[in-house]
Amino acid sequence: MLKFRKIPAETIRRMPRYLRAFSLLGQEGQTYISSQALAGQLHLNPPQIRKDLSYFGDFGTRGVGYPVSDTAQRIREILKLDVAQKAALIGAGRLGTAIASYPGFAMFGFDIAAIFDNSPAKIGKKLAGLTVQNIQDLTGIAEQGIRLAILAVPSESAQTCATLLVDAGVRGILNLSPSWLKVPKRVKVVSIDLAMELGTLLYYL
Amino acid sequence: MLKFRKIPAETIRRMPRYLRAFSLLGQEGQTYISSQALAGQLHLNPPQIRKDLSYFGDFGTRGVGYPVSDTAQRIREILKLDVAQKAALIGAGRLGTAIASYPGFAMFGFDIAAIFDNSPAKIGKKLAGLTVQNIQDLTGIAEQGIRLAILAVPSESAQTCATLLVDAGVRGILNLSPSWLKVPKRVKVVSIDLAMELGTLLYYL
DNA sequence: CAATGTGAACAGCTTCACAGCC
DNA sequence: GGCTGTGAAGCTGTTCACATTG
Repeated sequence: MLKFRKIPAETIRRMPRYLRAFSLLGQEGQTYISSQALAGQLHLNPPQIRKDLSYFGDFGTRGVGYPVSDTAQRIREILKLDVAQKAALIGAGRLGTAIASYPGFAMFGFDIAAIFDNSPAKIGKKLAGLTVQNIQDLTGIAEQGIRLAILAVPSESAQTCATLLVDAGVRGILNLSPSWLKVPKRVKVVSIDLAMELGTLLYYL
Repeated sequence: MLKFRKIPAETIRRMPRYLRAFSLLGQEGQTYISSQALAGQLHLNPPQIRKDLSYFGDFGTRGVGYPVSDTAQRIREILKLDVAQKAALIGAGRLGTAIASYPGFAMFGFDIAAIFDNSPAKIGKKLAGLTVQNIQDLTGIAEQGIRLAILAVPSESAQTCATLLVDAGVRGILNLSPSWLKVPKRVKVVSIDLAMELGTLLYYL
């Protein structure tokens, strides 16, 4: 499929899951996998997987399946994860501390390259091998090649930090507070609110 | 709207956001809000809000808007958040530590009532006012009225813990690891994977 | 008159069935 | 024969227009 088709946002959301699955399969030494077998692992339907992958080209071999390491590599390229991506972590509180040493980022090639906080008590401390810097000093992060930020601050400070990040040239923000961030259109924000997710759970009981 | 209509899952996902907004408006002393004003705050479309709320009954007053505290209370009832809900936290590592003291749960009436871990180094330690218990001892949590659990353990242990939780009578699990949890149909799982969310961000740059 | 509640149109996503290829 | 790639059908969720009500 080479035509310019609009790729559903939901497809993009599933791509990292595919990448994780293909990466793990590769580590296990598996060379090919069918959409059916993969669907079994990820609890999706086989045609869903085929359609998703086909938006980006012809990944598979008919009668055989998808080549594990090639497909992993192509998904990395699509998601721009084929080069290690530096991210700044804002907030060195408990949540920031957890994020700083979260092992899951490594699988996607993310590298937390700088940590910032506004509290004098935390500035200068070491966290996951990095020195916590004053949040006022994040102006130069673009020069370090940092285009992503993870925002782990209380919701009162989230907008202030987001504005600082935008001014510092950040292009993507993972927001872990419940607040809506007002940013220019060129900046992409993904928000995760733990309490909100928990809030939906009881409804279904 | 009193008829039995199927309520979209996406509507349920937005309900906690409405609840948060109405709660905050109530704290500010506002008595009524229109769907338009609320839409401005939440960055949604007014008809979306009206339709969502109308699935659960006639909340508003034509010409006036929605009564803030009444609507908040009715959403709490819908989401079963009108009574304080106890939750167990599994995992007393860095992520668990962050969760244990996360202030955002209070707004929805969540109360972390017990913490479990499998590491002898952590069992017996105090965390957010609670003593970390041995994960093997979580069998009795149903008698304490705990029906929810937050799973903050490495992905290798996630399935084992989930099975323990199901056997202990837990009905809802917030899973913070990237693994798929196999549980009986009566148990509802919501999974959040930070790395996956970050993985989608770069695509849009 | 202002703002809700809602059927109907619309858009987006998923599933299906099967043609095409290895 | 087995499995991918894909148009078409089906389904779910969103937006619209407007009738309705305080």
